[in-house]
Amino acid sequence: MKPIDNSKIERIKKETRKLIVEKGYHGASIAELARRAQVSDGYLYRHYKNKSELVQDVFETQLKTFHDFIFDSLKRRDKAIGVVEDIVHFLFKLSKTEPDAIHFAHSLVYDFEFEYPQSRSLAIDEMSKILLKLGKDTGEFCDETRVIDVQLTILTIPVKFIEYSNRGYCSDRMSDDEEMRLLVKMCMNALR
Amino acid sequence: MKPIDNSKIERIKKETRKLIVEKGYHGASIAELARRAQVSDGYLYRHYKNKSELVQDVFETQLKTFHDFIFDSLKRRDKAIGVVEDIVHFLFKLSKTEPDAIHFAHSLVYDFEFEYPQSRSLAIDEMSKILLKLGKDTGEFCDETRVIDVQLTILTIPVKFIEYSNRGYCSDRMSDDEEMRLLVKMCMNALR
Amino acid sequence: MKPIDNSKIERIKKETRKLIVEKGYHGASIAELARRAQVSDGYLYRHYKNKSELVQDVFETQLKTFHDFIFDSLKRRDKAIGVVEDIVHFLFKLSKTEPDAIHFAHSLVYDFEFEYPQSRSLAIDEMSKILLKLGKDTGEFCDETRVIDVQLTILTIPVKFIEYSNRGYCSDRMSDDEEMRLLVKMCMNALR
Amino acid sequence: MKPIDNSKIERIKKETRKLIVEKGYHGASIAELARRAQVSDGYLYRHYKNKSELVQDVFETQLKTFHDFIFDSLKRRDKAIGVVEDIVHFLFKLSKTEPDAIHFAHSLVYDFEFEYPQSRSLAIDEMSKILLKLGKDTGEFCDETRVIDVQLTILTIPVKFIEYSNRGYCSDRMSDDEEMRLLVKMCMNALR
DNA sequence: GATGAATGAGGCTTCATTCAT
DNA sequence: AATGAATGAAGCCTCATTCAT
Repeated sequence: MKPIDNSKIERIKKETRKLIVEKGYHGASIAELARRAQVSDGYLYRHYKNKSELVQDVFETQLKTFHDFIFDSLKRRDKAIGVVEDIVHFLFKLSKTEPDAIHFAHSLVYDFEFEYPQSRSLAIDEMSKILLKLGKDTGEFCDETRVIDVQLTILTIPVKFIEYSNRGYCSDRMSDDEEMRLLVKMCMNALR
Repeated sequence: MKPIDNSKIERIKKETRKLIVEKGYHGASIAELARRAQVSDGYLYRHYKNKSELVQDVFETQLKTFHDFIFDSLKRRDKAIGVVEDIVHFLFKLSKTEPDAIHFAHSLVYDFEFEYPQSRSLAIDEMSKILLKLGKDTGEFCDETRVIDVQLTILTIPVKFIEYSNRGYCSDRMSDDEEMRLLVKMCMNALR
Repeated sequence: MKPIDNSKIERIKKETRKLIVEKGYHGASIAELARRAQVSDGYLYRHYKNKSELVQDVFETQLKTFHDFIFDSLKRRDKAIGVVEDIVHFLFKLSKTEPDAIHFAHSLVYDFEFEYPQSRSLAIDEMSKILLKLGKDTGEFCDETRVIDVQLTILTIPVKFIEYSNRGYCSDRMSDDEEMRLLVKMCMNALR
Repeated sequence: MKPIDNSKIERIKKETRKLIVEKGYHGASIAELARRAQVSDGYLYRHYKNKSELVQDVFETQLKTFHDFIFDSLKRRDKAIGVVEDIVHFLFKLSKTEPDAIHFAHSLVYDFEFEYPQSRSLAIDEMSKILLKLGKDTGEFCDETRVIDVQLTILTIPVKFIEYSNRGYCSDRMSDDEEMRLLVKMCMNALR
């Protein structure tokens, strides 16, 4: 009995990321996706119920790597600034090695036809709470800070910076190290 | 001669805002829009060349009000914090009187199918520059602050807060005045 | 009581000819027609039941002038060649004074959405019969010649020549007089 | 794997010919075409980019057969009259076996919405030139004869005769052999 | 008489999904 | 298991025609 050809699935996932970055959720058609991944149109329906579930899976995988990294950082670090530095470094590195990754996630987060997986909402909530506690315990965040404020700043600002930067909206770009230092400073300041 | 029924076009604009809030640019179909606005399918093509122009017009109108308000504030205020307070107050008030307005604009800004009108990009750039200069002149913003940082914080954080809040992502909500004070503080802190 | 404004009708007819020459029957929209003729969209429905009847009327007028001319020629001339010369001269002159006229009629004759008026079919039949009899009586046409042959040659060849010529399909064009002489010769030869 | 049902595309082509004969290019709608061919509305877009390309393909196929036949005749025959006889015989035979074929091509040639394929224009030009040379070399055509005259007579008259005949415009119809002889005579005479 | 605002049927086309092989 | 042929609902848009004023 032939096992599932994992390379096919991987090709599909890879091309899904690329195609959605190029054309958005709705603009990415199954036909073109299948053509690029060199599988048949019908193939992916053997693994996913529909387009939405395919994209959710790719999205889930993508974000899980990021979230797992943050959870790991939260365990290792004893100050909030360390976690923020990790997040910013992670994102900068990712934007070099997989330039599409952040754009992919970003475009889906705001895509209406795309249903955000609950597992990721929960993960974001949980990591924000842990980070908030850490920051308050160390006195890095002021007492008033809430979970939502952590999300608004530490998770939003770095991601959006990279988005803007990749799209060329940032005219006076400095060295990566300087950029990262500035971002960390802004995030930490915001919650001080 | 039959007079133009201006309420028709107003109904269309109103339903456009609502429908796009519900389903995004692509999910909002002409047929459903016409049905909800109680006009014929072809009606809007007497006023707009196509769907894109209709939505752009509604979007432009919406954002222009906001941007004009900011430009006005920039003229009146002599400190950056005053402008930030104005922005936050404006958005809070708008979210009461027209609950869909911010959601509408927000969802379009990130929509792949929607072509962002250039006039708004330019306005955002200009107001960011003016605000940056003001903040630096008064010493409220640190010397390192750039245009992109102003946009990342002062224009992004308040809008996203209201988005999150409206969607119910904010669990421990306080009084509006407290919320506004906190937001202003976070924004100003970030650029300090 | 205000009389019908004939200048309006005339403007409509004129623009109908021009627009159909430019875009064909289907491509000529009532809205553009009305705009060009500087009348309202609904105006022409006060005089014609629908688009088809308007175009039929313009067509009828156009062809009637031509047909009346031929009937007149048939009365005046005592040899077929004279009539053929008249036809060819008429068409050449018309193509100078009203370049669109022949193109207009030609494009409608073959347009599927256009219903050819019966009055013109009958006129064509009648004049062909008279010309056939004349040509046979004078011995210019051979005995075998039939009504359809007259139509195939004398009415088709000159009109198509001008069409081709106007469209630039004719590379080695000579002087008008030479062209006319050749056409007459070909037509007469065909039925000899 | 489901094999391609070739009869489907053949049915489409056949119904395209029939529908265009009935209603012209614009009058032939995709929906009715699909219904008659018993395929789904979207089916033909798997084989053609759009309506125009479908019709052009059917048209091209149709005319190519005719043109190839003429080119072949031009090679085999050593007198122009032989080629004209071949053309007339071909058209008469075709009008028996595929009554719609000539009507189909004829109606498209004059249709405004239909874009005539260039390959056919070029073929017509070329064959006319060859035939013209042949006729002049044998002395069958007079020295004045030009390419356009060949097209006006030899390609126009037989086609239009069959059109008229099929539409019932020809009242005193004779035997096919007699008809063909007459047509050939007229064509040859015209250019003598 | 005249207008032009408004309609809505119908056109072409796309594409996620199904299913026979 | 895998294919890709085929479907058909749904999308956007046009325009001849109507009718309230």
